[in-house]
Amino acid sequence: MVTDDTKPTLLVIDGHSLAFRAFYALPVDSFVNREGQHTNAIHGFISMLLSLLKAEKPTHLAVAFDISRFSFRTREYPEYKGTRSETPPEFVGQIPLLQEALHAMGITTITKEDFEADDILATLASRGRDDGYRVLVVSGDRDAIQMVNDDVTLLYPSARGVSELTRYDRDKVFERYGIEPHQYPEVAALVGETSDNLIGIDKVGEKTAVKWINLYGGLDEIIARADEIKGVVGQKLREQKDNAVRNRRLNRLVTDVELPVGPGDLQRRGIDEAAVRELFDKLQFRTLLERVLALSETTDPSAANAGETAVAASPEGLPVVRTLIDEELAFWLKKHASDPQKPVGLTVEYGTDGIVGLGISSLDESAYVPWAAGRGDYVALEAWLDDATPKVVHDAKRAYKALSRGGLRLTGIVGDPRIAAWLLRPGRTSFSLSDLVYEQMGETLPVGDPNQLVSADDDVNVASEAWYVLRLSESLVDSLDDGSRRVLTEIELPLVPVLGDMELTGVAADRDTLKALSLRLGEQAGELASASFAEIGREVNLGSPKQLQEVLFEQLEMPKTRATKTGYSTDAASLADLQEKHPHPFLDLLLKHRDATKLRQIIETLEKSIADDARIHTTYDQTGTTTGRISSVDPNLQNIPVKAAVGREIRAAFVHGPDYETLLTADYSQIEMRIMAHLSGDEGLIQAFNEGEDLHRFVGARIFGVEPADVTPAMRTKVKAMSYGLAYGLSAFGLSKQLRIETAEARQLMTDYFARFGAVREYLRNVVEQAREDGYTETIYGRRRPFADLKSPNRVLRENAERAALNAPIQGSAADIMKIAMLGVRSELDEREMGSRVLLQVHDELIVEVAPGEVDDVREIVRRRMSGAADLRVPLDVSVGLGESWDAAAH
DNA sequence: CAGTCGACGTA
DNA sequence: CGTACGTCGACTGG
Repeated sequence: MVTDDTKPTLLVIDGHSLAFRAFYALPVDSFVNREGQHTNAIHGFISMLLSLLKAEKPTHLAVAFDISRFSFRTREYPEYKGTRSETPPEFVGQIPLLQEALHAMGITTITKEDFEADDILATLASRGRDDGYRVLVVSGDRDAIQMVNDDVTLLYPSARGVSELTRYDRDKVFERYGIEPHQYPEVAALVGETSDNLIGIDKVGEKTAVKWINLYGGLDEIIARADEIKGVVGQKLREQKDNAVRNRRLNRLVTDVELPVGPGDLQRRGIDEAAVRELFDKLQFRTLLERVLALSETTDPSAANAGETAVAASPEGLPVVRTLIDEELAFWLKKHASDPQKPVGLTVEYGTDGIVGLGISSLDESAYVPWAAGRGDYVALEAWLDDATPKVVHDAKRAYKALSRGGLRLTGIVGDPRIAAWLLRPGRTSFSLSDLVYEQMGETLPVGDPNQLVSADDDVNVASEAWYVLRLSESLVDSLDDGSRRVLTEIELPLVPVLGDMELTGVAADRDTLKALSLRLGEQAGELASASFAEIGREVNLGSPKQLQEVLFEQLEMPKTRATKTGYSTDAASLADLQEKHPHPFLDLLLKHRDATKLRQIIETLEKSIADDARIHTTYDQTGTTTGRISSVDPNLQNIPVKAAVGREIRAAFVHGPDYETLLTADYSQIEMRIMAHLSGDEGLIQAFNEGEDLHRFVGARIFGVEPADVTPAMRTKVKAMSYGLAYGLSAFGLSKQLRIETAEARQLMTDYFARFGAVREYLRNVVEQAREDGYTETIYGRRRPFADLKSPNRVLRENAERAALNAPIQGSAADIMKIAMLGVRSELDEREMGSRVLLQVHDELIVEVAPGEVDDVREIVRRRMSGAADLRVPLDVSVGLGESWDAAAH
């Protein structure tokens, strides 16, 4: 964050809206004092306020409140905010107490008859700006966006509650809405605002409104030229423009409310300690009291760190925390680097804009290192991070990336409790440090207060966490079996920097290609929608399964499909069924519409995720699956379409960067089938792969008793479906469903298959049996997946577990092999100091960006490292392709 | 507004 | 009644 330190900072808060958000974010019942007064909103608000004060260090501060729900706006338009339901009784009474608390804390509160709190904020923001302040506005009301400009930033509670505030500066508003902040109310006026009971113009959503604003310049111009706008929307605009005009009048915030105070009067004052103690005692806020009192101490810049406070409540052995800089830091690092057998726990305190501080801890000494980018005295720290000193880090990839962005390399990662916990129990859902500390060690990670909105991760906690990370990791590694421990140290931990660099690098994307594609699909979707509406004589939401059910099963009286929890299925397979039994043009149009909108949605998500460097940076979740694969999020680049023609067009938008020569894709062919051949030892299957001919043709020939050359395409399709299905625990019923053949024929097919490849059946049976005995399955490298339901008396549970157990060693071994290949490719590219780099992994495929002149070497390296990643009884075939784009490089 | 469900994209 | 994922829009309930 770039802050202008020469300017004083004025922080103004919409008290009502934030208190209300806090009210809904915290459990009502957990916050009741001895008099029965609810206090959750007060607690949440103050907790958030304290975090804000710490993070933003405002010099001036005020909180504005509404006096009632009536204002000049309700006089003008009685329905204004008319949809708001009654204030919950538990909320009533919290506001006066909150105001009392703020007064005790020396914070000015402001109200004004006939105006809303946001008008007060707008006035203060405007005057503050004139007087040379940097202004921060905190409000949960979207109308506050209009206040944003170069000097005024809005902090808006995110969807997840009040625990995170999103910074809306000018750029962010533009990024989110595509307009300047002052134009926001015009967009809102057109679209309407449900929460204010302001009805907008029919058929006009955010996109249309923004388009118009950018096209015509503003609301007045849009209305003046309403005749030029074609279609239904144009007509709606002409009919309902008065709505927009009225909305705009009502959502304009007043910037010249007469107030008893100006920005200069809002300088932060000391707290009234006695009053705070008395009131907080009454409210029973113990931890908050400490935080508030600590606040007044920190007004003295020379105040010592709060190390002592941690001692009183700490568990056995928790070291006292010291804050280290300069020579002391260098000395500490040197002392603890001397023994390679004794790793150091490392934590990173992440701020909204990079690293805030580091915690480092041995088993008996913890320290906090405040962070400021580019500080001269970090030479020792920098060297230490990048040397072989063994470090244990929770979520090491995140730390690696954050440090890397700060220009530092993190090496020597010898432990990550997050990954260790995953290997121990891959099915668990939370891998948070606090949950793991609690479950693995039975201790409670010190946090300010688990119920508060913004975690009070003060320096002491950051350093203490490093101590817990160290001990937790040790405890988890002790719990692992030897095989899993090997997977941890030889595969997962070395993979951390590899994945980290892939994420940091990202993949270049061509925005124009994506834009053109989404435009085309959007038009297509519109046409398909109109055509389908014509077929049924009315307009429905084609994306709503509920409305579709009405059309299909009531209006068109079609036969009922597969039942779902909420009615009858309208998925693609069901619709295809219906088309056979009860043909109707609507069905086909609906399917095509779904295709178009789905793809457009994927493309838009990709467009939005293109970063400033024109590349897309996914995040790999190394603990995201139960089998050992990695998953990809934000965005998911492992499910980019490929089968449909449009899918290929999407992949054409993934290109190599300007300084690179080409993209290279390399994928394993039929890796899961090969693993099955290896694990089962089936001579027939092994022969098939060793002879290197078309697998499905070979298998088909055996099953149908013909020469390979005489295997028809239909036969091959059946064999292929079955071969793949086997590794998933496919049943004859499922096979018949998929191939649209009789169950009897499917059963016969399976019988014939197993007659020729008997060892496969033997193996599959054995896997489940062994898993039932052991309670887990194992991959080639010893990665385990536990199963609890294999002995369940519940048939559904048991059979589900059986299929998963069947698949786990196969999918998991493939994942192991790919990971080993990635390590091999990376280390060789490093060793030979090549410029090419791996960008993406899609389970059995790697995408590499090739530096000029390295094509032949890279191709050879990738091929050799991938096929050589495991020594199986069958060869690991790898096919490689080159091209300007992901699509062109595919094979 | 947060969580759930149906639907659908990938290996 | 085939495994493993993530994301979207619509819907529902606090």
